[in-house]
Amino acid sequence: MNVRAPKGTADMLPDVARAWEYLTRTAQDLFSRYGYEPIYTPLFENTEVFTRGIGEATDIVSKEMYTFLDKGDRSLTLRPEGTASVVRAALEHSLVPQGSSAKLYYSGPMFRYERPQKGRMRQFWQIGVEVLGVAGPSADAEVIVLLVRFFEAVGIPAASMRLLVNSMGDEACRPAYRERISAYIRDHGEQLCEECNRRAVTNPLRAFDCKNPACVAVMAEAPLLRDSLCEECSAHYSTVKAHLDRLGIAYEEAPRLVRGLDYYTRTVFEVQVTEGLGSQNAIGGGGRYDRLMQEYGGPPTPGLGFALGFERTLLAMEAAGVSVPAPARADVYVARVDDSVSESVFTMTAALRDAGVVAELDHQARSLKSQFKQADRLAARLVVIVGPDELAVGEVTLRDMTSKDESRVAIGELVNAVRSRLG
RNA sequence: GUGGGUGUAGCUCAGUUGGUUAGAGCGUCGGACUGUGGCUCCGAAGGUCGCGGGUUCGAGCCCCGUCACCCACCCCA
Repeated sequence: MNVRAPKGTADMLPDVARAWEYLTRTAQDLFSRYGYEPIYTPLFENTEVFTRGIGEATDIVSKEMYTFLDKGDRSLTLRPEGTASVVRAALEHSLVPQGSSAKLYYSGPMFRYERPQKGRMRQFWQIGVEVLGVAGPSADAEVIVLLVRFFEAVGIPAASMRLLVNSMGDEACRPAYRERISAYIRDHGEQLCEECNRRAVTNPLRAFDCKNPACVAVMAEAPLLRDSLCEECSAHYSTVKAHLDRLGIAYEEAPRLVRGLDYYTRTVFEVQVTEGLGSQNAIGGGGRYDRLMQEYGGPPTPGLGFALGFERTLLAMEAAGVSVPAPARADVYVARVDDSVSESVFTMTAALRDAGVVAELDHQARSLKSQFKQADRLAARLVVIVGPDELAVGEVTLRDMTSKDESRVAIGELVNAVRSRLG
């Protein structure tokens, strides 16, 4: 039998799992403070949720989805991202009746069939937020600020992050611009790579994403959407930036930032780090998607959100030298001198735990010496030594591992004695 | 899908031009200290040298194949 986890997946061993829980807790605390509520959606959806929402021409849909038929011949897909599911759920359950709004956050694994590399897995974790039913630019700023604050909260220094922002326009101004870019690509077809030539038809804006030096050079001269925004988009974008300025959030305008999902309109943004991520540098990103709900047949409902990647956040934290606080593995270790006292050790440990003390004992009949070593490894502050001598007079020995002081304590007083010494 | 790199103990790695029973450090367990930790010393357990073939008197080392992982391209979290 193949005892390896599938390609592109990883077990989260205790050290990593602890960091994971720390990120989750930090996000839950922070996001709640901003008024977001949790939502959990299925790990798989009917395939069209993604094909319609994310867009047929995107990399995600065209080559990265885990799609399969279930036993009822339904086409299902493991979610490659979170937004489509949340919007689908909001529509299904009418979470955003006309005139109202909802602020939600989610977390969990996403799945994309790609060749794994540093900072990229086939199963990877994201935490994200979605704001539904709010069109105003202050919501954009709130979401961006929240993303930045999260990274700050887990200890990634502002100096090692870059916040990029751009506007993708809307149905009023983007189609015309799209035509201009398409024409521009066709005019320069000779100098551009094959892929970009294809993009002229399928998704011209994505030519800005190409890293081929020749294409980068040509696209650097291409007209920018920023200069073709309609009045409304332009005003929206300006207000978002003004709000960021008010809070002193540093950002860079990135007029060629387009991002890989079709549903974005107006504001898009991305947080990149300079260290630790190999060639991947985005640790979080998102944008506005005012047309998505309608794409699913729902009422016009503006929306926006972000997603951030756990694995990449952890890599960035590591690069920044941030350590995750580790809880005590044991306050008290109850040591067994010989087998005659095993039952007493077991019941005393249980009593301590019932009293809320983090207590540990040896289950393997190891020597007293090795029990002490174990106590040391667990950073236990106290060791209760249970031996036949003490037990004969109804007592145990309590050793303070730091001061090395030892004292006799009556068994009935053990819990109180431990508590008072632990403060 | 394409390219490059690496596979030797639980972990990190040595392993000379192919040559006897494949090593070290860390970790684990035991002992020195017959009921007491962090230091030190001693000892033990632990290995299909990724897998399969081939060359050879002899392969961890050479050849072929295969698998896995890593990194990069594409793109994204």
